[in-house]
Amino acid sequence: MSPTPSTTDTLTIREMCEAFAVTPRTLRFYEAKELLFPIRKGTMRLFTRQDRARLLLILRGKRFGFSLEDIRQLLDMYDRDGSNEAQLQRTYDLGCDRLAQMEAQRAELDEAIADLKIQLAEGAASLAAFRRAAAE
Amino acid sequence: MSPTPSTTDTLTIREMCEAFAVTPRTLRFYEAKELLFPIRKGTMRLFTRQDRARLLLILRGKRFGFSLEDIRQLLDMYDRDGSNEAQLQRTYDLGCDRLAQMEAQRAELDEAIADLKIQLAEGAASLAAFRRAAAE
DNA sequence: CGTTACATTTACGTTAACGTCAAGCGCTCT
DNA sequence: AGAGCGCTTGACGTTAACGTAAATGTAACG
Repeated sequence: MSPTPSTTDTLTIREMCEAFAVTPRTLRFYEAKELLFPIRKGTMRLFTRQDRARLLLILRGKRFGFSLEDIRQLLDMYDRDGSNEAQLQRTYDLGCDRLAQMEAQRAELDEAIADLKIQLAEGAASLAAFRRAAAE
Repeated sequence: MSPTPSTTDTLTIREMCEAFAVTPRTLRFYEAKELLFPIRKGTMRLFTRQDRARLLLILRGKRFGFSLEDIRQLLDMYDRDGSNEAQLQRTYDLGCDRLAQMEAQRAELDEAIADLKIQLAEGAASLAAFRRAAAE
């Protein structure tokens, strides 16, 4: 066995990478950004269950379009006291804002898609004209 | 009158900016990228009707999510021969590709929105619990 | 002990689409 | 002639989220 396949409930960086489909660089980067706090066994990082939970939230946040900085703040709030009503309220509000942004984004995207379809229809018509002209 | 309010059908850079709501930097940038080709009167740029048509296409392309480099290629193809069937076909194909990408993007976005809504619902529930606890 | 195979830190590179100076030219008004 | 505005080019700065390379360490296998 090479990198001591963590007999405990901690994961080495490589195991972590495979489990979440990210690169080592990404995990180190997240640590540098204070999004993750793996413990150290000598120089090696060991990712705890907590880290895994956090990474899950990070990746989810990214899907939602949050920046890493946004995510860090949200995680910090959760950490400090997920049981504090004011903090929870702030998290909730941020989520609502983001939702609004995403829905606006979707509206724009829908419009752009509709426009592009029109353009494509025109293009198809031009092509069809060409083909008819060439057919005789 | 200061910047010679183009008596012809050409526009100065500032007029162009106002007409399309872009900055001078943007127009110079597009020229550097060979997206626009204003003529020169001395050192000043004068934007022709052609330039205006191209800029319109550029801005539309951006809305569709095309990169400036993509747009340049499309414009070049149009210029060279909008009447060449092969080129038109390529333009059309690119448009179709982009449309597929955009629809995929929208699907992801929809999914993310749905997920976020779920998260928000949970958050709202937690908040409600807090409020109930505080109410007595 | 040598090699392998992973780990680590440090730090510069990447990409897109401009923003933001800095320095200077050309007109026009006065 | 001086002031001042607008235009010009040139060049470095910005932002996010890592990629990538270099130099080094170290744990275990054989």
